[in-house]
Amino acid sequence: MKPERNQCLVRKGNPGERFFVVCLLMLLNEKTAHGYELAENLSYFGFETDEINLSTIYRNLRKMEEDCLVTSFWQEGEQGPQKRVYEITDRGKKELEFWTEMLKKRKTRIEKLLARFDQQNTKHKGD
Amino acid sequence: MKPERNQCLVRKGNPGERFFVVCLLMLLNEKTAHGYELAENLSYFGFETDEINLSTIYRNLRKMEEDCLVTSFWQEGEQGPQKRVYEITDRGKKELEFWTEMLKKRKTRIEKLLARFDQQNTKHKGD
DNA sequence: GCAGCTATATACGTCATGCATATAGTCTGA
DNA sequence: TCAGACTATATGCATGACGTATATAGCTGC
Repeated sequence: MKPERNQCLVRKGNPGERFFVVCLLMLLNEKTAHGYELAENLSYFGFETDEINLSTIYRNLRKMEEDCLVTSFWQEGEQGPQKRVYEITDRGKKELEFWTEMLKKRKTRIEKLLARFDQQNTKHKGD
Repeated sequence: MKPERNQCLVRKGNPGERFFVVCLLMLLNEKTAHGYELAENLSYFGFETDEINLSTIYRNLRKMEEDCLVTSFWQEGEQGPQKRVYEITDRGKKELEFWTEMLKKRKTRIEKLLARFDQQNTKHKGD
């Protein structure tokens, strides 16, 4: 028995759906930053504070480094706990361009679906 | 070693990102249909023929039935192999409404990201 | 009979996620 | 000074979604 069954709606899926990875790349395209900072800045794109897990963000940043989209180094001479600072690479910039093109397509798809949904509703009203 | 590493770009993620599930629900909101038919009609939303796997579609349809978003029955008196025909439920219709609202938010997020990306590029040109 | 198409389904391995937990430094207040 | 809250990063574990391959079954054309 799944407890959500009665309340409502939907199996969660991936709430961020990897869109947030592009957001990270976007933020890093403006300036270097560390994980915690990036997490906070995701709110700009409309993400709720706890919508994307911190561990997910850290894990994805390390993977992006594996894939040579970013490089990282420990920030020196700073107060507080150590910060791993990330910097976007040329490869990362190309990746970002690629993703923005993908997002344009995705936007088109969403618009098509929303338009069709509106059509369905206006038809129903016409009955 | 991952072979794609040199060619280019990106870890795949979920190419459809569960958006296609909403598309299925949308199509079923217009009329009953079987899986294979739905797969073909996904092209309307811009999906390439093999972008979403048939097995993924069938699996998701069964899950949607589990979640009471659709019901299914075997179509009788038809030529060819048996067809499992799906019909949307009231719960499925509510679900669809919920998802269209989510998609509006998602669209906003994408637009925000694209706008910011354009800003970055125009700034670079101004240097 | 056999290849190719329609149509549905499942086993298997992989990958991404959320939750819980671990760590370590800093700062505030009792 | 000692506990608790906050910053900051990281990993183990269970779950869930996916693609590939494979299985099935009926129909069509050669």
